[in-house]
Amino acid sequence: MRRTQIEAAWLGKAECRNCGIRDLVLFADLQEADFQLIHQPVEELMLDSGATLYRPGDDGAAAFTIRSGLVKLVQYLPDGNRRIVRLLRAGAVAGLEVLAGRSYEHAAEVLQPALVCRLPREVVERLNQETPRLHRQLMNKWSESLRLADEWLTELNTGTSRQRMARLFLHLASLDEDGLCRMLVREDVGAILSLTTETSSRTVAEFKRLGVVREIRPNTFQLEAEALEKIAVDG
Amino acid sequence: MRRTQIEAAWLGKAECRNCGIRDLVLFADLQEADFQLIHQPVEELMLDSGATLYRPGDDGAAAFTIRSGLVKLVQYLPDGNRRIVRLLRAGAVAGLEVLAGRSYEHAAEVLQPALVCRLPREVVERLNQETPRLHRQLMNKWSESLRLADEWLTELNTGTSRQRMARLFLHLASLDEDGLCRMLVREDVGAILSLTTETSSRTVAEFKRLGVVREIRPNTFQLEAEALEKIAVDG
DNA sequence: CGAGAGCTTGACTTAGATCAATCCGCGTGG
DNA sequence: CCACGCGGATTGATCTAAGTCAAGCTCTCG
Repeated sequence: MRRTQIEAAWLGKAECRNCGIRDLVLFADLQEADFQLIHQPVEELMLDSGATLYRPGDDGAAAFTIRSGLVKLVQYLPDGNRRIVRLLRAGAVAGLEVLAGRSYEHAAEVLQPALVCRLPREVVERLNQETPRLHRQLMNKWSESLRLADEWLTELNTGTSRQRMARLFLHLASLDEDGLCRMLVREDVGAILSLTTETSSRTVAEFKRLGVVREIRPNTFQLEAEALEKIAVDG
Repeated sequence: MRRTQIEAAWLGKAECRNCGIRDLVLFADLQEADFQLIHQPVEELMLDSGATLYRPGDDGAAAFTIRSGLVKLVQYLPDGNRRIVRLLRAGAVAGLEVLAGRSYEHAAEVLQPALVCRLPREVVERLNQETPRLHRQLMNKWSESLRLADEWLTELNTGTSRQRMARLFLHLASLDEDGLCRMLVREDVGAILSLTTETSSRTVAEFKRLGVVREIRPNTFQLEAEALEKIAVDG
């Protein structure tokens, strides 16, 4: 496999105070005084598809807020197999585990060009100690991650390949607000649904034939939501 | 299905100060002053196998610390299918999500007679606001739950039925300290590994034939760890 | 003793994996 | 400009692991 250069453009020191999506992210409730507690720079990074935020085992110096784009969390098995355990979009936090003193559990790779903020562990820990206003947000992120993990297991790993694929389409569509669904490469679909790339391909093709999804642009689909929901439950 | 009476014996108001396993649980770091903040009773309950701690959608008035025994978290799909998403043993907390203001996401059912402490939501929230000493523990519980959820997905839902079953045996053995493995009923095994009860049964039977597990007592096994690990990776 | 719940086993079917070939779109370099 | 190569998608033919359906077994408990 060709080692791609990590494509990260450093955009500068973030101005959290004036963050446009602050209500989505970790610092939603912070007040003016709290920002005085930030003594290390929070950096803003623009990452291209294919870039890696971190790898499993890297000792975690920072968590990352996703401001836009799409990031996958990949977990590897001893036998070389790999599973995608979560997809992160705007508002989510990657690498929460470092705040609990662990090293990273997954590899975090960019699927759609992403704007992220790098939050040094010390900053979050300091704020978490000094101000109760971060607790609620942090707890929300934990609980949301866990909810997604459980949903992932029950929805995307239960039933026939058609059911799982239908649920994946609906799941991805719920991420993008424009009603369209940008599908992942077939290999990643396989790593999410526990299927081979061939079966992923066949199932997508079948959905196209059935007309429950329409390919607007290469690998971007217009969904027939009701039909897909029917497949998701009836098979 | 016969509706069993919920078999809960109320053992009395817990004395958290003197809790024998306090270092395992949520209140590990609390100091004398913190206990003054507990204004609602923390109750200690003994629950028989089959008892239900809560059901999905119940509005969550409390989280539960597991002091001993084994509890399963079950998630249901719209089509009636069900998956076991986690097993909780001593030290774990069931119903963490209520602390983030959600109602319960799962059904929590007792698999092996369990001693649990019922922690009213207000108590935990109050402590969490007033003392930073709970934060770390709470974060540890969240992060541990999430780690288990991801591990569950990658280890127990990837590979052949033999691999998954081998990993389940090893996983269960790591819960019990005595080196033995108390296997679950086949239907539950199926709901964990995404298999039918028949396949679960056949696979356990095959393991017995191969001698990689030995049935000491009904449904209690002595494991051949190295052999199982071999199966877990090679198939 | 009888009933019911859970377990096992067998015969058969099938969904999805595997193996292999081709196709398609795109960037690169002659 | 065009041929080439490469990564991903597709499609076909075959194989097999696991599901399905059905029967019988083994406890336990009332």
